[in-house]
Amino acid sequence: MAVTLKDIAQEAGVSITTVSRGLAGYDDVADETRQQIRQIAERLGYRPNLTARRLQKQRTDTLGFILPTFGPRFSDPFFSEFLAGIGNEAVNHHYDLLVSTHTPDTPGEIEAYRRAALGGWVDGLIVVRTREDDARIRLLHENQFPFVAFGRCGCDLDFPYVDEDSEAGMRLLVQHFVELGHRRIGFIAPPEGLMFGRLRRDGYLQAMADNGRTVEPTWLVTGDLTQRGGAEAAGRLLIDAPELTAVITGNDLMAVGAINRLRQHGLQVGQDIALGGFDDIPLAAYTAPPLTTIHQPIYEIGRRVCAMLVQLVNGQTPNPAHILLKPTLVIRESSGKPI
Amino acid sequence: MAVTLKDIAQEAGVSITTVSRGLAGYDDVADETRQQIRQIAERLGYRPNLTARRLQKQRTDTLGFILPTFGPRFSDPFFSEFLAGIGNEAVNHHYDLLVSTHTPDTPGEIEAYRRAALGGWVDGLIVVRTREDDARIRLLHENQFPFVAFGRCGCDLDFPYVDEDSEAGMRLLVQHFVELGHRRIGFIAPPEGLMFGRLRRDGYLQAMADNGRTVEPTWLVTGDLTQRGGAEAAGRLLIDAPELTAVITGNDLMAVGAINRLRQHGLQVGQDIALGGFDDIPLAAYTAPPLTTIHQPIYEIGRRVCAMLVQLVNGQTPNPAHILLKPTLVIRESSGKPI
DNA sequence: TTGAAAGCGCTAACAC
DNA sequence: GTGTTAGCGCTTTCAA
Repeated sequence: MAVTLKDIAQEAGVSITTVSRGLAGYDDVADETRQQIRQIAERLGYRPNLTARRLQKQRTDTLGFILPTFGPRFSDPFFSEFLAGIGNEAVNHHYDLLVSTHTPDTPGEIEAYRRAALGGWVDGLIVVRTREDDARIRLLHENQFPFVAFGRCGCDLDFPYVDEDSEAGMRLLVQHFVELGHRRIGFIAPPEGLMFGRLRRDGYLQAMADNGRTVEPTWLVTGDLTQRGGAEAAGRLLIDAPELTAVITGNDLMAVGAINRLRQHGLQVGQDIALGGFDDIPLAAYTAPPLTTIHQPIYEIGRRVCAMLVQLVNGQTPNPAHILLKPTLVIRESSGKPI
Repeated sequence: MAVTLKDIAQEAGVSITTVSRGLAGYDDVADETRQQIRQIAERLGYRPNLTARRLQKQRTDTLGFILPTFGPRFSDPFFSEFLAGIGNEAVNHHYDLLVSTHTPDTPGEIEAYRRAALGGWVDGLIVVRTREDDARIRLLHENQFPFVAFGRCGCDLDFPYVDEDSEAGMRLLVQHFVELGHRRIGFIAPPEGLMFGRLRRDGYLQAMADNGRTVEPTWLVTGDLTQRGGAEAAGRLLIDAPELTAVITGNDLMAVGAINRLRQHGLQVGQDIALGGFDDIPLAAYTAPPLTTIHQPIYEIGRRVCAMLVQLVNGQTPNPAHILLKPTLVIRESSGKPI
C-alpha cells in the first residue's frame, strides 16, 4: 500500500494535521517537528495522494485534450508536435494532461466533453480541429467551462482561441504562383465541415479572385487530408483539369500524396507542374522535391493554447484572447521556377 | 456548481445512498424510486464526480503514458499512431489516459514515474522507448507497480512487454540486399542507450556476419533518429565510405533524411545506391523513391500494450506476457534492382 | 505550536 | 427498499 499522511503521523507521534502542514511548509510548525516529518516522509517514500488532494481542493490540476482519431490508421504528424507543445507547457505549470481519443461527431465524443465539463474530470479543455458548427464549443460555452480552441468556428460565440490566418496563408501561396506566371491553379480542398478547411478554401478562392483569376469548377476537388486522399484527388485533377499548371493542397499530407501521384503520371513536380502545400510539417523539407508550403508553428501554437488555458483555469483572462498568427511562405523546389 | 448526489437526493426526498444505488442500477431500489431519481438526474444534468469516485474506489481508471520529448521540435510520426492505438483501446475499456511529456533521463522524468507509481496518480503505466539500463523499469518493478513496456530492456528483470523482433527485421533487410547482390552495406545506427537501437544495430552486425560480410568501421555511423540526423549521417558515409552500394538506416525518419542528402549528392536512390529503412511509417510509401523498409504495426502494438495493461490493472496476468512480433519486409523502390 | 473535527462527493457494509 | 454510518486521503477552519 501507498504511504499516507497517517503513516507518517503515526511514525512521528503527531497528528495528521501537523504532518500535512509540516510538509506543506507552513510556518506554524516547529522547525524540529517539520524536520522530523520531512525525514520520515522521505524515508517512507511518501507521495501525496493526488486524488484525495483533488477532491479536497475541488480542482484536478489537469487539462483535457480530446484527440480526434479517424479509424485505426491515424497519423497526423501534426498532432504529435502539437501534443508536445501543450504537454511541455502543461508540465511547466504543473498540470497534467488527460488525453482521450474519439472519432469526431460521435455520441462518444460529445459525451466525453460533457463528462469532462460537468464531472470535474479536468479543469479545462483544449479543443482542436474546430468545425464550422461545433457542438463541442457550444456545449462548453453554454456551461461556461474553461477551454481554449485551436481554430475559430463558424458560430458567433466568443471564446478564446489561437489560429493561423488561413486566408493570409492562401493569399501568399496564390500570389507566389501568380508571380511565377501561373494562371490556372487548382486546389485540393479539405473535407467539408472543418473550419480550417473552409477558411483555406475560401482563402484560395478569394486570392484567385483578387488576382483576376477565374476558377473553373473542375479545378477544385476535395481530399480527406491523408496522403492517400491527396493522391486520389491529384488523380482526378489529372483527368478533369489537365490544363492546370499549378496545384495547391489543403494540407501538406495531401501534397505528399499528390507529389507521388503526379510523378507516377510522369510529371516532374516543380518542373512540369507546380505544387504548394500548407502546414510545413517537418517532413515537407524532405519530400522530393522539397515542398513549398505555408509554415505553421504548430509546437508554438500548442504552447500558447495551453498557456492561455492555464491562465483561464486560474481565473485570469488571457489577453489577448484571440490570437491570429500570420503565416509565412516557405519556398522550396516544388513550386518551381517562373514560367 | 456541479450537480451532486446530494442535490438529487434533496430534490427526490430520499437519501444520498439511495440515489447512488438507484443510478448504479442496483436492484434493491424500488423501480418507481429509480425512475424518479433517473429523471431528476437527467434533468439536472448530473455527472458523477470522478475524483470522489476514485478516492472511494481506490483506483483512478486511468492509465499513464509519459511521452519522451526531445526539445521543442519533437515529431515522431510514430508516436501519434501509437497514441491512437492505446487511446482507442483505453476508451474501449473505459479508461482514461494521462499523458505527461518529459525529456528522457531527467530528474523530472523519473519523478513523474515516482509520483505516478506511488501517488495513486494512475492505475498503470505504459513505458516506451525502453533503454538498455532503464531506471524507470527498475523503479516500477521494485514497487510492483503495474506497467507494460513497448520494448525490452538490457536488465534481467521480468516484466510484460510487446516488442518487435528487431534482429529478425534486420536479418530480412540485410538478406534482401545480399540477394540483390550487395556486398558493402552500411548502417546508420540509432544513438546509444536505446534498447531498440542496440537490437537493430546488433541485428545488422549479426546478419552481416551470418552472410559472411565483414563490416568496416567506417560503414557504421550514428544518427539521432531525425531526418536531419539521417541526412548528416548519410553525408558522413558519402565521405568516409564511398564504396558502399547499400545503406540501412535505424529508422525511417533517418532514411528520409538520407534520401535527401544522397540526392543532393547526385545519387539516384534505388539506382546508384540502395537504401532501406525501419518502421514503415505511413510516409514511407510516399518518399521519392518509396522506401523499402521493415513494417512495424505500431497502432496494433499500442493497442496490445494497452490491452495487456488493462488486464494487469484488473488483477489478471496477461498471457502471453511477452509478445515479440515478427516484422515483415516491405519492398519498395529504394532498394533498387539486382546489381 | 499542535490537535480535533469537518468536509470534499462518492460507495458500501450494515441495520432497520 | 431505504437510511445510517463510516471512510477513501487530504486540507482547513477552529480550539486548545
